[in-house]
Amino acid sequence: MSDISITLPDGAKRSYAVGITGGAIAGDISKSLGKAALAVKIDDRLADLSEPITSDASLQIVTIKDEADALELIRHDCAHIMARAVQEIWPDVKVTIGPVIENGFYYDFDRDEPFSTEDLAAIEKKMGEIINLRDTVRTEVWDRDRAIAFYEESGEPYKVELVGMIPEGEPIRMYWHGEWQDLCRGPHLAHTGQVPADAFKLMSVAGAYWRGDSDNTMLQRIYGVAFRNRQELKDYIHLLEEAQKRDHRKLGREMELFHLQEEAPGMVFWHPNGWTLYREVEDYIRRRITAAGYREIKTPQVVDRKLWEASGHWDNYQENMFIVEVDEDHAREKRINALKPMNCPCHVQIYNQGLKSYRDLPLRLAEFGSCHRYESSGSMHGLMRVRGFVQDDAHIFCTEDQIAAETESFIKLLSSIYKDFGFENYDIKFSTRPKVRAGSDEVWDQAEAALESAVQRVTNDYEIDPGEGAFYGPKLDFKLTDALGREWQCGTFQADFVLPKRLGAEYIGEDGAKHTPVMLHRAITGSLERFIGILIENYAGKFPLWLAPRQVVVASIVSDADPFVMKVVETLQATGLRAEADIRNEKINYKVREHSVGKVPVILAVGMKEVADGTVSMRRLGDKGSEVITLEEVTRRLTLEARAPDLV
RNA sequence: GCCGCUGUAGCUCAGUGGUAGAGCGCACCCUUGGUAAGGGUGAGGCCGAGAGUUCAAUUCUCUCCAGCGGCACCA
Repeated sequence: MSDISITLPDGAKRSYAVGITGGAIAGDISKSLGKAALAVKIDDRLADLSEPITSDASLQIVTIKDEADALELIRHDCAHIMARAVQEIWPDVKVTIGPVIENGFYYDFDRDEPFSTEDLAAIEKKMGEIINLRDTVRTEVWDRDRAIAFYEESGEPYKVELVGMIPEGEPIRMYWHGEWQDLCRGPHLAHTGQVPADAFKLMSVAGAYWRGDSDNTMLQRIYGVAFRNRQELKDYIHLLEEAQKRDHRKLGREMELFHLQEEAPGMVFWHPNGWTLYREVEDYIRRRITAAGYREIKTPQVVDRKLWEASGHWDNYQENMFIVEVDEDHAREKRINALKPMNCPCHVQIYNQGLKSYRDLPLRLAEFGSCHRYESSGSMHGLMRVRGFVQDDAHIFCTEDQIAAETESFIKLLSSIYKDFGFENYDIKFSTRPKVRAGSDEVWDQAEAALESAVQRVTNDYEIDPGEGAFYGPKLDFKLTDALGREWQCGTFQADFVLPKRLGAEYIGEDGAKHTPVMLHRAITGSLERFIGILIENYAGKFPLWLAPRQVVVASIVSDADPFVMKVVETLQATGLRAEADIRNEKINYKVREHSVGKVPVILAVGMKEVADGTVSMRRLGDKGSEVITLEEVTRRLTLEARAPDLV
């Protein structure tokens, strides 16, 4: 039998018999490495220690120190161990799939009884026992018929289905954790004892549809987190707790920004503080888009169904629309209207007034458009997903030749605006033509190329979602992440070849003939509500001065200082600062604490010393100390600092 | 919409088959205190809505509504 050459990461080459396993090589290199080995990377592919190596290869022994790979293995084995634990406790439960996810893993089970919190504790305990057994993990590749027969025999219908779905030519890999068996792509650890017994935790149970399809059975998904050691788990739990403190729903209440209530689910009651923030954001966006050549418009809320029939929404979107009817007994004529779920058809109506020339294009019509959508009850989430919201919407009517330039300038505008709001990181998704679509392939080719090349001129950091475009055109989505790592689509840029034609939009071209313009739907914040929700979490409520609803509190230390406090407040207010007085009969400690909790960026304390000198004692949110400065100086500094980024 | 959990004072939460309690907040009084909670007194609840079981329901059961965690959806 001939030997094969194994190249190690340090470049050293070793010669072994064909069929040697990574585990054996690790043990050969050193006894301790053999023990520490979790898996191997054969030619950069993560594999089991037990996998025979049959040709020359580069080899890396993966140990707990290789964070990404180790976590992947630990979490994957955790999922299997959890499934084994569940089936050991409840043998009738059917197993399905259990992948690794960010920070942990889940496994979907089919069980009639719901899993309770106590059940989770029992499963965790059983998992600890399985880990302590240090059961060997072994694997075999089976042929399809044998695997299907096996799962039919053992009463695992979901596994039968999964085996059937594995493409021809791919190995059907069977794994055993001790006696417990699962179908899995692998790789896995060498034995269950390699999972750290004190570094995982089961977090929650949730419903999830089999294969992600709401027509299928709902399974029970158990989520867990897992790390390399106890400390990492503790750190993660701590991080989670900190993130929960930034929840915009919690801060919204604490900072008196907004509230939601039962009588209007998914509709926001903005309070004075929150509305101040909202207006600050809106005013800023308005200045930016005006500077970028948009014209602002305003269109109706309640629109006759005829327009929605013409636009296609009546047929395709009706279940999400609020239908408005006038009481028949009192109305002279009965009309059925809908609250607009989006602004596009209304914008086309404005475009259609008067004959347009190619010289008018690109025409950029913008609206802070109030939209209502009847979102499903389970999908609503604080400000992030609501039923009544305002889009910073705009539609650019242009020629096909203008798409590329408009796309590029939009991306630049968006990234500049996101930066001003403190968002340096966001995901860009490029969605291409779906199977069912309108428009010719040539037009799609051109539009996709225009969008993608425009993105590439700005950044290479984007993902492609093949087939995820709208039926009317390709799109770019810009996603921001909330405190708990959930992604929310905010910005969007969509080319539309359908609606302008449907609603009869035209322009007279250079050739004197009528043409249909392309319509570019675009939004930067997506919805002001959602954007502000993320903004709150991103800043943890500690807004920069220009956005802070309450910018300055001037607090008296003794009541004899009250008149000067009022003078300071008036001076600051005269420059446009949002300043308020706190001359309550409370100690300065109390006032400082209360306004710190309220996340007021600047507290100015005034005692008799300050009155005598014409100064204030300035304390910044989060700072320990304070600084005594003159009224003139503090006014100058704060006024400067409170300017919006585009006005600096 | 689906699965699970939750709904008690403005907020955070205890609690019980015999119509309720804490802390914070709020009001009033005392206190004028130098940078994250001074003290006292007091007010405040249709125990999410409806129905059922029961002598009696905030408590048990059912239905509905809303919220939370997911899933699905997200022009």
